[in-house]
Amino acid sequence: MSDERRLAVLRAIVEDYVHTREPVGSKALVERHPFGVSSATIRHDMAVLEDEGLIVQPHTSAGRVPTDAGYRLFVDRLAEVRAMSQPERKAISGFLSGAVDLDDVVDRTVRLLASLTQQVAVVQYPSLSRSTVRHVELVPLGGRRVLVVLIAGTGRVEQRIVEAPGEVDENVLSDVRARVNVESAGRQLTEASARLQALPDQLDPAHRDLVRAVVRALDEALVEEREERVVLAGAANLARFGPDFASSIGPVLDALEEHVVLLRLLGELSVDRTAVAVRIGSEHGHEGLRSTSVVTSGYGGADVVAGLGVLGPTRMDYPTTMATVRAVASYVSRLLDG
Amino acid sequence: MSDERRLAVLRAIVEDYVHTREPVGSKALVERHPFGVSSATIRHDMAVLEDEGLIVQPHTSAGRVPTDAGYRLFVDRLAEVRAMSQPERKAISGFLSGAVDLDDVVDRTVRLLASLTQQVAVVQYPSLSRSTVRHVELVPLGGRRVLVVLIAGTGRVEQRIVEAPGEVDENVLSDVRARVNVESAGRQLTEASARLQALPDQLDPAHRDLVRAVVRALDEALVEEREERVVLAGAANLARFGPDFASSIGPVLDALEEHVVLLRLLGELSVDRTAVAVRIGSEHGHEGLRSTSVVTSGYGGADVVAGLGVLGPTRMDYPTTMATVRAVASYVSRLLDG
DNA sequence: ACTTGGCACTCAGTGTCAGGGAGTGCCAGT
DNA sequence: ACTGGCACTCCCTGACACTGAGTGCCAAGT
Repeated sequence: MSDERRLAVLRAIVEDYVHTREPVGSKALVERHPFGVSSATIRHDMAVLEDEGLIVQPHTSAGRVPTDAGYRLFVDRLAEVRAMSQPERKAISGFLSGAVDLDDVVDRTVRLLASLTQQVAVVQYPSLSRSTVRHVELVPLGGRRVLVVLIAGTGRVEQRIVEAPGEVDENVLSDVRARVNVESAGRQLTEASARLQALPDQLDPAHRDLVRAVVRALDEALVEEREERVVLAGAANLARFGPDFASSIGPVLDALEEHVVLLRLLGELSVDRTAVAVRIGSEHGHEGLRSTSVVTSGYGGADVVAGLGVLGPTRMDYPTTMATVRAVASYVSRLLDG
Repeated sequence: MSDERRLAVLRAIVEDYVHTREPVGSKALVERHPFGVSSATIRHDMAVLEDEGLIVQPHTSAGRVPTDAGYRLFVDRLAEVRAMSQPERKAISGFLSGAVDLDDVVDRTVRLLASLTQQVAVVQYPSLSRSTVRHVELVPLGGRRVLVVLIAGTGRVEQRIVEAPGEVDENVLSDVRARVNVESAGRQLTEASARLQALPDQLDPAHRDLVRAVVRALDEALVEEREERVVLAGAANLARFGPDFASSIGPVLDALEEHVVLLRLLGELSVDRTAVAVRIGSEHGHEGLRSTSVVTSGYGGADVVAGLGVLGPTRMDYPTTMATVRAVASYVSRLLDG
């Protein structure tokens, strides 16, 4: 039995359905694709594909539509990844390289993804969990207030204002600053956090309370850093997914506001973290996202630290979307490395 | 002619329509409200109201629906502002007072507004345009890199990493830090910006390039600060506005992504900036927001610096929404003042 | 000068019905 | 293994009639 042709039929169904947004029947199929056999034969193939759970018909006497499993097979074995054209690559790198700081990089990336794919884009801030402390700065603000600034290896900066127990002396602060940096600069976040905890007891009891306040603020900042943030763009594209999507738009918007859900999607990367991963329909366990697929990739240089991706209808153009995500991830990585 | 009853009819139409989401006819009206006259009389009143452009009928033989002008009259003269109950006030202040820093205040505020009103909430970051520079800090990062931190009077912090022309000397940096603070600390942003521009020429030519780089970064940060940011929550509530709203959801999502549009809406506050302002339907000139209304208020203490508000269907419960926006704005203001 | 009941009219929404079209499954024949 | 043919199912559309809600207007009452 021609296993090969059956897969070709599946590919054709996926491609036609993505293109027309309508269930595709055997007749239309043989007209648009040169299978060299009649529609009856295709019908038989389609019946087999349906038995295998790769396609379904919404109702009797409608065409067939791919199932999640069908898309999965398509993505894994049938799709030829589209190459990006030279102008496209130029446009990506051009737009991204205009960024002035980390916030701007993330912001541009997410908007770029959304506009290139016409879908919803999600970008996670480079996480610090594998990152290091680059520097800690303490700035007296006058009176008892001190600004604590934490600079991470990724370029991200967190700050906290702390209230010291008493008037802050500049010399004491310098001393504390030096000690804090010795304990933390260049170290991994978790290690720095642990070492800082022990610091107050090693110092002059007179300054202990000040140091404690500073350490508490730093620790808070470290935790918040690890509490990863995501940025989102292109939610308006949901409306463009088509009328068949209108009913699911509410739940999807709900899910998008739950950043925890998005983080989970971005977090579950494939083994090779820089490879493009695709989760289709109900594969990601979230009810509201049943009719959407998510295409993600890690990014961030040698030490992959964060994820980005796009979310669209399961009926999406996987090859193009995957190519775009891969290209954008690679350019952002290069940008952050340099 | 009973001008009074006609307005009462308008009020009843608005209230019923908001409640039922369906065009309201004369018969239903007399049943639900004790006008003490018959439906024919109400019909006459309704005909007059329609002549005045306050209500319309979607099609012949459907009930009447308020026009934008009708809602406007309702809001201006007919609505009794609902008072917040004690528990509601408690819930608001309780939730907001848990915030740890400015970002958190803004974040909590926007989510609170969205969940209280079940609409889309928008909060503008406290703007620095009327604010002052509290402190500027320069942190050597090793090699030629320097971190520039700008702390504003509102508590917001901006940072930039600059590349110095050569190896950075700690003593030189201290000197520059002192000079920069003399010129800027305590001054209004625009004034600080102007004074900083003149600074490089007043210093040792050997450091001029370093100072120039720092000033450029600061100026950039000042501009970005003034380039005001908004945060948004509750977009998912759009889906709850009802099926009649489904068609406009796309354009509205589009508008929400255009932060410039939102800033304009928040910016155009009423004369008394702490008062609640309502813009209804086409009153705000944006095409995509034709079927939405926006309820906004200024906030931020004595010197009102930013706006917040909610966006919902023109068919919204104005009294309740206005009360909520007012209450939240007042609590946030109090929080930021203290 | 208002108000009222009555009446004719309009129109969206619903249900039914028939016809057309698209698609399928199966079967007998090559 | 493929094909053509055939009967069948089911969606969709348009036509039609019917109902219900709502209106405008008018003549009569207070």
